[in-house]
Amino acid sequence: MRLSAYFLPTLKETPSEAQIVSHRLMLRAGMIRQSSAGIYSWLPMGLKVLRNIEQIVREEQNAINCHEVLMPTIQPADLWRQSGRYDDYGPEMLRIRDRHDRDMLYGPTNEEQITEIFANSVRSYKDVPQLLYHIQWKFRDEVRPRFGVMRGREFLMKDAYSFDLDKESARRSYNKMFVSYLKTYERLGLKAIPMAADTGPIGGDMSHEFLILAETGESEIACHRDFIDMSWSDYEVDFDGDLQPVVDKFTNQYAATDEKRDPEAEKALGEDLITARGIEVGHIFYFGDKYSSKLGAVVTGPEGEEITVEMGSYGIGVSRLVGAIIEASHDDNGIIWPESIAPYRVGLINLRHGDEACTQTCDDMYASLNEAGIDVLYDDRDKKAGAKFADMDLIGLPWQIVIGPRGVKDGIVEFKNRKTGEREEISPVKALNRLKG
RNA sequence: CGGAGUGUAGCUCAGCCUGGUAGAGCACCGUCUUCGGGAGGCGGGGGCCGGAGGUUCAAAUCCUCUCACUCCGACCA
Repeated sequence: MRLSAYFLPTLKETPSEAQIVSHRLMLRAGMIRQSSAGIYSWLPMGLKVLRNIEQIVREEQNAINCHEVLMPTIQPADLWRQSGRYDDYGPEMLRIRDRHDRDMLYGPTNEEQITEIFANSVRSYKDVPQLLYHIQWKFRDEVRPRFGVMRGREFLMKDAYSFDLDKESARRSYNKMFVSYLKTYERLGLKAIPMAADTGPIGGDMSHEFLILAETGESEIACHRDFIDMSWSDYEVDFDGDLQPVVDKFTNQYAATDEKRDPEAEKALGEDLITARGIEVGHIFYFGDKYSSKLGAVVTGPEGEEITVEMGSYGIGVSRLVGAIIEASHDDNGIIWPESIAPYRVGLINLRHGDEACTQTCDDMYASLNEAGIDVLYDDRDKKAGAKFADMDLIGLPWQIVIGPRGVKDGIVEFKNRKTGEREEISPVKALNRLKG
């Protein structure tokens, strides 16, 4: 993409409404604009990142035979009256009325909706277990939205739901999703630590939050040192096999968020204890027949008996992840995108807009990159070098190829790694091959 | 929802206390000089000073109400 033909409204100064680094950088990098408190528009660059994250999440869900559906944002109040949550849910739920005076709501979550679909469509135990998910915008009328997209009122969520015949089977579904999450976060370039979470009225050990570490994280956490060096990808995973050993591996060590911290356990860890701040980027839990019993999600068993299905729900905050990743990966100059979700893989800078030889070299490089299928953003604007450097660092593409008249004379370009800052002066062909390799 | 702030040019902000012609830097347009880490000169456009009411000869400035946004707390993916 040529920057001269793109829409990338970057800001030199920080809008005063943004306090935390990810919010500031998202506004400055031209990724989002605020519409009202906690509600944002996504501009091309921000949308591209959002889509990239969404796609990785989607692929990992599909990989465990979790099937994508799409449920509405607007739901009928009657559905929620059946589960009893229409009254239980507070003012966080945005209630609206249609022209016929029917009570509707903008969904803060979709358990009722998916349970109704299942209840109306599945009759036999042979069609269970089942995993379904969707990626949809939700709305929670938070009293105090903040931190940009990390704590907005409108946000994009991946929500999966499992349906099983009994608790043992539900545990298998839970474990599947647990391990799938580890893989998903790793692909996103994140180290996410699973932590035991409140299980609510159901109890038991089947509820975990996934947190990534970031200095500006919203909650204080403590965990065993081992988590820092643990690589999730060291495990050959057979999703149809027994996943319990893998889950155990990641849940045996101590890890807790503020409200669940245990001074005794922490004392015992001694030197191995580390404390940090974390951002919650996922939450999975098992909730039994809470919704299935109320909404009639019942199947006929092998003996002709009626079985109320056991359910679980598994969320990943997709839009929140955009902010969370920036919190975990940035420097004074701007964002540093992990390669897997970067809006473009490489930024190409033409330092001298008017110079014929320089521009020719840039155009050739741009054509070669495109031919090689490498996603490139080409800064061909008539701007000062300094402005281009600053913008390129700000938007955080993993690689930069900088071409100026000085290098062109000697047949070299500058190849820069955004994360490490390392620069090499190499030939255009070599630069191309680095990215191909 | 309690507490605290802020609303003046696209952005960052000064002016308000002590009422009297609405400002600066950046950005934008034109032009010249520049050209390897957010350049400089000259010229130019852009504002019902968040909104409503009040006090006054006169209100960005004082008073009342209201709306929006931000921060702290409680709550939360």
